[in-house]
Amino acid sequence: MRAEEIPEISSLPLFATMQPEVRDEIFGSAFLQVFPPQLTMIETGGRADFLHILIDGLVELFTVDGSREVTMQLVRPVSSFILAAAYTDQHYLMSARTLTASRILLIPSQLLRGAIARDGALAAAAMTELAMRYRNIVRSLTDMKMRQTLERLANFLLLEHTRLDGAVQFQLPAEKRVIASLLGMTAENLSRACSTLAGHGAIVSGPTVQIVDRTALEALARPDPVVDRH
Amino acid sequence: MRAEEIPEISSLPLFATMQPEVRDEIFGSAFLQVFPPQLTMIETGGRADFLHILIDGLVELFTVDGSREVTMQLVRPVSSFILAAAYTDQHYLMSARTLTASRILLIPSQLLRGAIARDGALAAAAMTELAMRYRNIVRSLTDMKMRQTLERLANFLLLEHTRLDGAVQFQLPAEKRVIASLLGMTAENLSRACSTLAGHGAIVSGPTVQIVDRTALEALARPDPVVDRH
DNA sequence: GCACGTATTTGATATTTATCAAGCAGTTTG
DNA sequence: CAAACTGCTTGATAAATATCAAATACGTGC
Repeated sequence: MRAEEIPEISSLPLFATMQPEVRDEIFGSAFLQVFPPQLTMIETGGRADFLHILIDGLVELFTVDGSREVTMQLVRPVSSFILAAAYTDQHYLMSARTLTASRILLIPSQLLRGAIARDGALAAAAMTELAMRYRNIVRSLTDMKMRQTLERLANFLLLEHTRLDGAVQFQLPAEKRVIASLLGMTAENLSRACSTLAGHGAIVSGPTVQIVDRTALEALARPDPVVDRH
Repeated sequence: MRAEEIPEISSLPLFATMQPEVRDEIFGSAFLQVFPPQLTMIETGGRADFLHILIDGLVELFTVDGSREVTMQLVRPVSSFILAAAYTDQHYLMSARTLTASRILLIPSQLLRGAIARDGALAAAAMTELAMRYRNIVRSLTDMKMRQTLERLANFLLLEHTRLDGAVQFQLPAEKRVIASLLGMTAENLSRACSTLAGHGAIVSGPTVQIVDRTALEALARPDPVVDRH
């Protein structure tokens, strides 16, 4: 594929500042793949042969433990994932599956490592990307340890609300069972929590959410101005 | 201070491969500080002016939310911390305090960023360090979401056991209230969980732990060969 | 439009975990 | 040495959350 085919990619922070020749080289060996929904393309424990970049669609990162699995993160376009495993050439800690049909750009890890070694600007961008992801997961861990389930749901809706530029009404980004797992609760509990939120400024009916009273929701979620970046 | 004064530092993976001149430069502006126990030297929301490297002692990273606080991580020597905030020049997401008297090397963030930009080997090492820390916190989040409190304690003891090369008996690394917070439970519950473990291969009496039957402990903690690296 | 499979909701109950309140043990301090 | 303090433990209870079971809604394929 040609880099020019997908303009969003070159403008990604990760690739925006790198040397054009190096960019052409790694994009020359990258390939775009189309995946159907519900396809697991990365399995925990496997080798990270490719850096993945989600162009469009929706991807779920999850971990498996014997019989049960837990959602760790939703990946939205345009965004890279599993950079840490690809860079350190280690085993995946998480599995990944598509939730909707998705287009994903695959960049051979080895090529990426070489490019990072040669191109300081790319190295800096990769470092920044990794640092941001680190900070994000610190936020997730804080959220999990500090809030209980209802509060986590409230905080999640606040984040979505912000991400969608304050849209009064929006759709949940994934099935409720996935959201439930992401928030560390059961689907049954999420359902109940959704009803409860009616008394706290948010009306959730099926997959659609209405933010009626952001202040009330914030009173419940107690977002921290530092760790939660709303 | 001179880098030679503290030989462990130069042999840290982060600094082992960098150019000697650059190393001399950043070490020339670094300074070693001695902190008494229970001193908070980093506050959530502050600016990350220095990369911290714990030379000896013990440091707790924690987050504060209004009145209550939660332990996120124990930092043991010799190890850097808050690299992500120092590199991206952002606010701290966590506070840090010493648990015991500690010696900490402070490297000005700005200097570090400059050195990373100039020295590819240092950049690579920093990237690897960050990637490792990212993977570690993924492990923490997985642990928190997949296991309940007793299982988390069991897994924690297994990790300690491994870290201490399989020593049959060892001391808990910190006060129990800190361990409890780290494991996401109350001190009361930790106390009860410690008693319960007697039936699962570990005897915890006060601060000392005896691993009697690792297999039994593993049956409880169900360590994952991939995500838990025992 | 209907039947089927799947996701969600709702209710009843059980389990896990936290909270509150003492009591106990080890340390520090006067 | 006693008093005060602190951290840990224990017991009783309450709150949060999960589990199980069933009913309802929803979308898909026919």
